[in-house]
Amino acid sequence: MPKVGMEPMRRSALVEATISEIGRAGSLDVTVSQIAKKAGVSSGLAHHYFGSKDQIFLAAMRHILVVFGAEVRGALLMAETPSDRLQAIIRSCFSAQNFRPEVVSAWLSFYVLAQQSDEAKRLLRIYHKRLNSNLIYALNALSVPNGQEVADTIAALIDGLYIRQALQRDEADAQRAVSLISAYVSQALEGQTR
Amino acid sequence: MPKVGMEPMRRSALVEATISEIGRAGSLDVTVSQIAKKAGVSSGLAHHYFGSKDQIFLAAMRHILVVFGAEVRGALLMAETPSDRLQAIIRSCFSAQNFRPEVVSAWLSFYVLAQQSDEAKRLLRIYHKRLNSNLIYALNALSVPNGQEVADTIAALIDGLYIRQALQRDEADAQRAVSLISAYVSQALEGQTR
Amino acid sequence: MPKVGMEPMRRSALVEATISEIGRAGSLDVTVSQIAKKAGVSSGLAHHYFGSKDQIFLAAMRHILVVFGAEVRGALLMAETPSDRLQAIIRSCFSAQNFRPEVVSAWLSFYVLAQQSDEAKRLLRIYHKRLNSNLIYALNALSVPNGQEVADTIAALIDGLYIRQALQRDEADAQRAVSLISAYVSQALEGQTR
Amino acid sequence: MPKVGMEPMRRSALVEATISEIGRAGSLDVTVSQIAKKAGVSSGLAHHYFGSKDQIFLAAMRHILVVFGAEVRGALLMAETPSDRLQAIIRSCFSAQNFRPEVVSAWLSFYVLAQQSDEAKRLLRIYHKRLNSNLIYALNALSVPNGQEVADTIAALIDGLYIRQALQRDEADAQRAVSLISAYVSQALEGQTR
DNA sequence: AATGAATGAGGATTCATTCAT
DNA sequence: GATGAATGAATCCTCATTCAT
Repeated sequence: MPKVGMEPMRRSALVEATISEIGRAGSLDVTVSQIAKKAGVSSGLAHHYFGSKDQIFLAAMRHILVVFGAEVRGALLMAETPSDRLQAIIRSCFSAQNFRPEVVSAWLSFYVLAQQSDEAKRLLRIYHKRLNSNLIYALNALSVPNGQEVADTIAALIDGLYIRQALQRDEADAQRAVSLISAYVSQALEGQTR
Repeated sequence: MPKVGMEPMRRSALVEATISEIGRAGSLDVTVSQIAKKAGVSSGLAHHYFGSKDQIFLAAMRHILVVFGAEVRGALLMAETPSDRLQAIIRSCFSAQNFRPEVVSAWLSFYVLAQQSDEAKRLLRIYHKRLNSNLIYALNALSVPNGQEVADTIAALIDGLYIRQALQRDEADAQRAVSLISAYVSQALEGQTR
Repeated sequence: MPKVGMEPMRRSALVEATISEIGRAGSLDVTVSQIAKKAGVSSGLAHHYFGSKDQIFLAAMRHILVVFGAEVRGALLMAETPSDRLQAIIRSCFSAQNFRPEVVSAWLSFYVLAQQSDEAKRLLRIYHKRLNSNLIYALNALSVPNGQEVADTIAALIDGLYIRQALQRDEADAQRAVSLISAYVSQALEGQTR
Repeated sequence: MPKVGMEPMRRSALVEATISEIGRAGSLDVTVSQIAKKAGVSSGLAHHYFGSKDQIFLAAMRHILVVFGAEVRGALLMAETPSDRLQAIIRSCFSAQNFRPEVVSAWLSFYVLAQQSDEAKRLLRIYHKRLNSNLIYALNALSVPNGQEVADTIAALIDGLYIRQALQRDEADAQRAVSLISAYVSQALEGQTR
């Protein structure tokens, strides 16, 4: 049942289905057919649009990173103080959208993908750099002396809380994650002003 | 030529080979034949000993956890103060043995495995609990008020630093990892005594 | 924008594209999409006009045979003696048009097609019969006693030189092919008059 | 049902099955499964032994060329005069073994394969060179002046008679093929002595 | 008429697992 | 015990064909 102008919708559906299936399986062990079925299209179409399974995965990863980036940018728009900026970043990481069990699980798989695919590694590094920039910018504005260390610690905390969440699946506790990191940040800032 | 008493050696070789191959591949996408070849035995023998590929993976994971646990216990034996205990735990995580790129990469894969296999999940939870016990025990001795939060933060930091290391592969920086966590711990302890 | 009277042009373009693609690939392993693309139309249209891939192939084969037959007839029109007629036939086979690498390669593929499709086999047999008629007619006029044998030998030589040319691809040597066959014909005619 | 020492038999069976299936289909459009089934093994085993479908085809082609070469060598052993040698070569080409419909049909497919695979092209060229050497050697011994032309004509005749036979399938007429070529050879030798 | 999106059957290839030796 | 030959299910991918627009 071919229709015109469906491409963006199909691509989008396939990307969502990919994230969903990877999240569900908890790994990259999902077949193109599963993804296609979930998206309500044939496996042939998935190849038609993306060329290969790898490209489907990369498109899904790009999508997650794009959405993530947008959410962070949006949150930063509302931040008025450097401290607000830090909060904005941290809260974005654990927003309802980004901290969904499926998405968290997909993230874990993308870390694995980054070990196999150079393109995936590149994407992940871009994300890391952007996160780092955002953190450093805010920390510098707060005159935190060892800004890079604090930024690295925050970034590691985010990843660590994600990976641990992946094991839980159901009972996502974004609140607590934010609170743990915020506590660390407060300490770090206090420490320096003391 | 089959020999008696070979079984433990064979099993051990297969387990080591499994970790090595998973580490090398950066994922669970390794074949039994690859593992067997690396261990210098036939693929049939791998099945003979472990029954299935899943069981081989689980045995490898158990091995990593056992070695890890042993190293922590060993370090704790030498610790005299609660603060030493914290340091012992943290340093163990980033010891030359445990923080080898291959092992770090295998760890990531085991987190993935835990999403697919209940037994793997169980093993990982046991590790989490043990780590938590050890941390809590030391933190309580130091009368840290919000001990559980600090313990969770340390645990997340460890996992986060592992997962980020997995992306780097070569340039392992255990030193910096320990230093970041130690800095956090110092702050956390100071904060409470202030 | 569909136009009236486009069909013959489209069909022709598709037939040419088919020969070209088969020649390029050196086998029937060409897709309808490749052919359609080369012809500047959609794959759907190719089916619309020809019904199926097989029919496209057969149309291409028919075209080659038609062009070939026309060229032979044209050459025969100019021949005045029986000997001229033989030369006309032989030269037609190795004319610039018919002995193009692509066409030679396509011929080989049509021999293969004839093993799979009865219709293709029928077409090739018609060609064989016509070539044989033409040869026999000229040979009889020359009172060659074992005319059928000579005709078969000439025909085999033509096919043999084609198939060998297919391996060369580039350096087509029509001159030499004609010369080899002509030498044979001279001998055959001499032998009988001696 | 694994057995030791089966490899040569399996390989051989697969090669034979490949020739048989290609001959039956009249083209390279045969599946590995068809070949494997005909050989009485699984498709997996075919890949285990040959690595890929291409390699299976090449092995089949090599086999045909090896058998062909052996038969020619055998016939040449019995030839005492240069003239005998020519006869030996020609008769070998149309022996019961080499001129089997299936084998003839497979030959045609190998000419096609040679257009796609460099290795196949190489093999075919080796065969061409060897045939040419043998012919030239005999013709020189007979002091035929234009030996290379005669050799090329004989070679083209052989290929031409093969390709035409491929169309017939059933009613193989090796006798007549040999007789046509022999007639040509007689003429060519006579012509020079006249 | 013309397009090309969409389907789904088919095929090469891989690999866990079995089992005769 | 140990091997690795053998199987066959599973999966990615291609492509002829259809059909809504």
